[in-house]
Amino acid sequence: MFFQFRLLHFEISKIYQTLSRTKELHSLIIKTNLSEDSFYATKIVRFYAVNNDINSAYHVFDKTSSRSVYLWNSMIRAYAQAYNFDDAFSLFVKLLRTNTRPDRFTYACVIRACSEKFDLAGLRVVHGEVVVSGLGLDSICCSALVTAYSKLGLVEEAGGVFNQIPDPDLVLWNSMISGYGYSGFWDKGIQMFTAMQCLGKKPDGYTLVGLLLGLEDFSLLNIGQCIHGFSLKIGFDSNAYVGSLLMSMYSRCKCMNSAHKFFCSLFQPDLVTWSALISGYSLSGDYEKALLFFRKLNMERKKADSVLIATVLASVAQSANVGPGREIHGFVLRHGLELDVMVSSALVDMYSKCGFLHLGICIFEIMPKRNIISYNSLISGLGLHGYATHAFKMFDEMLKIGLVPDEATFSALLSACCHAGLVNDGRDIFRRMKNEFCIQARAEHYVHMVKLLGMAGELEEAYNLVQTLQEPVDKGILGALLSCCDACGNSEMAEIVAQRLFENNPENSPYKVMLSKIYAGDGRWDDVKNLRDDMTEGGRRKVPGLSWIGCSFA
DNA sequence: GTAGGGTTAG
Repeated sequence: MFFQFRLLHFEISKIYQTLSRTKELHSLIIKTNLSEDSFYATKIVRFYAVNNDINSAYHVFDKTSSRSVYLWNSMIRAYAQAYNFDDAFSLFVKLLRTNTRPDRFTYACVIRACSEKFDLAGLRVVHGEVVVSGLGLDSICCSALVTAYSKLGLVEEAGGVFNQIPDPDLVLWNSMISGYGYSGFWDKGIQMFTAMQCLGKKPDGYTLVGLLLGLEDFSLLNIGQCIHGFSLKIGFDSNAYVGSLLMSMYSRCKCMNSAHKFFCSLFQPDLVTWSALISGYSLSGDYEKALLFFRKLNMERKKADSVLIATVLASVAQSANVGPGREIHGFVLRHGLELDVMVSSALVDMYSKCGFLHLGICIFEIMPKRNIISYNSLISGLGLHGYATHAFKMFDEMLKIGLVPDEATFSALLSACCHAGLVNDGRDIFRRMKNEFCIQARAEHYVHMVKLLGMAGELEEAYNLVQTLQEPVDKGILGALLSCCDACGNSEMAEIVAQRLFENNPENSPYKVMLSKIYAGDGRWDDVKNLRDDMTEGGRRKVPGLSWIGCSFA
């Protein structure tokens, strides 16, 4: 017995990453009559949770009569990690009805669950409970609160929580820096970074990740390079998270030479780093390189996971060439990934963007599980092929089964209206998006609305819609309006719009070509010449459009 | 006395 007890301690001190080892250990604990002990139950719940066997985890929790707060916390976190938020919350409520009091860790788990569920109302209630419990200044609860508010888009409230802490610890600083990173306020992140260093706090890998999260534009490449240099200096460049963020920073800034160079310097890049490189090539429009690296990954006998497959399929969809897409579909079937909802949604999107809508529909129909992304892919595919009525039908079906539409759903519906010229339906869904579903219109929605109205000859309405926007207006929206002016032959409005475009984007030659075309239509050849001279003077040229005919058949 | 937890990537 003593020997078995020692053995158990030895075994349990190691972390098991396999389900079979967890099961072995579980039966050993039952044999030694220790299964009632809260300490062992907590351990086993954790092991089952990391091996994604939530039912067995709950079974152990349920069978333990004397539950410590450790055990409750482990089970609540296990549910939340499995995205089973309803069970996580009901367990929390059940805990409140017992004699065991929730502690700072319980609240931290529940706060995190609220943010992952995008439940702002729930978050506010739990925040209130935290304050009432006297944990309003606790660093563990507050770091979770800072992250949760930032992830829900309320970075100012996150700042409010942070500012009331007299001496924040490193995790709190990191949470706030990451919060600014998600929200795109990279400059505020840098300010925090400087402030924490002045106070003698030493940054770690999380700090660097937080700083890199907000860098998404070529103009910020210098800042990214400085952070890269700093990470080399403090020896964090070999940290897997920092490495993958550096990769995705170079990729997002579309600096693929540096991205590739950095990738080659890595000893053993993980799947996240591979997919950051592949999606970087895809974002930069170099779909061939994206596919080349996917093939290289396979040649190294690494197994792509569902996120990586979805990344590559998105790249194929952009290239509109179905051949490689079929190859990857074969890969998906060979590796049993066809049941994965992310992969199958990406297949629906790829087939419809490559012109094979019927295959996209087939995949959608046989999908065992569908989520908002699957519906968005199908709605966008139907819209792209001119089947706007079907797209709206799918939208209704989606609502009927209880899915909540997101920004991408409305983008797909508005695009469907554009392709089919359904002005009234477009106006209606744009209004519903804001009023009924409380979704703030983004640039892409305005682009669709402007195109829809402008191409239907409602140029004034399109112009007035743009006038309601705050400066600086996104160049995509103004560009859409300019192309509508071109289509309608309204050179007066075209000049006003072009002026606004050039004010903020003086280098933008595609729009200059568009304006010169409008002048040419009016016979204003002097203006055409001036514009063309202006363009060629600086050696700028519009990248010529390319088209080709492929011969792959699905 | 052990154990649970807060901040990170595609």
